[in-house]
Amino acid sequence: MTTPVIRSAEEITQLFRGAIRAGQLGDGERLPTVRQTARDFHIAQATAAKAYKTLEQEGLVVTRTAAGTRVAPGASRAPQAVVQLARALAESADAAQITVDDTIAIIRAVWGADETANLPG
Amino acid sequence: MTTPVIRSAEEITQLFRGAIRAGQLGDGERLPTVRQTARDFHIAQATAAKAYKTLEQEGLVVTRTAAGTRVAPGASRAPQAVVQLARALAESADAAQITVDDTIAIIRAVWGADETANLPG
DNA sequence: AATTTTGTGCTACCTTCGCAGGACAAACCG
DNA sequence: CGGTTTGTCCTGCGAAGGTAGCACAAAATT
Repeated sequence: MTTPVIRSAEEITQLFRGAIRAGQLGDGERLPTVRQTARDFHIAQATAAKAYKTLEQEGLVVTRTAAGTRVAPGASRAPQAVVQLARALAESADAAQITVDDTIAIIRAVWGADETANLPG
Repeated sequence: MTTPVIRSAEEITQLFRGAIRAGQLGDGERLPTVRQTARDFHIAQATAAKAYKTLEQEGLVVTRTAAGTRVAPGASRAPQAVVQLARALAESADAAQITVDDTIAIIRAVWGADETANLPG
């Protein structure tokens, strides 16, 4: 499974955002420290910090200096049905040897295929 | 539905890649010209060209000067089951007011949750 | 009260990448 | 054959964003 090395703040943001929306990180649960995340993903502290800041601005996370960063109480989770479907898709795609990136490309292509999505604006 | 303006070569690549894998673009079907794509998405020609080049390197597309770019015969499509699931997920998520980006974040979070995906390497 | 933890801020540097817009060669079409 | 289409290549430019490393303030911990 091609799990590319993460290097951008946006990717880190998305990683945690997904974990929270999917319910993998529950209310009040603590995230790794900025420094830890920086070490884990081999990125600069500033980059990890930027990601956390974005999450906070989105209301997904609450930050208190010296107390760390925790999932905001009442952070909006996706409906269970959506998470279930996501799981099913992930399994099916993985079994078919399709990479995460390709799966995502398919989602984008399929998203609102009858509507006016994807079309140039 | 927040359909952000596309500006990067990577995004363009992914757009066509998804369309091909999902079967929206069939074998031999012609893609817009580089110049046309550049105009459509308001990007530089070089950027559109770069995207097409990537697609060609992936074997998804065949390019012949002056004849344009076409979907490669036998370009690997995703199994119908995967596409169906992707469609179902897109519908479900959209109905639940979840954005494409969030849906994708969920997919990434859920992808190989029991395995060693997502974890820092 | 002293120390440690943790998020934040800063500077200077460097690489990546998109842009404009022109030029070119190959192959298509009439 | 001659004009046109189309992908490719080039230069110079600028913006965006990641990096390293250190300093700082506030709150937690002891």
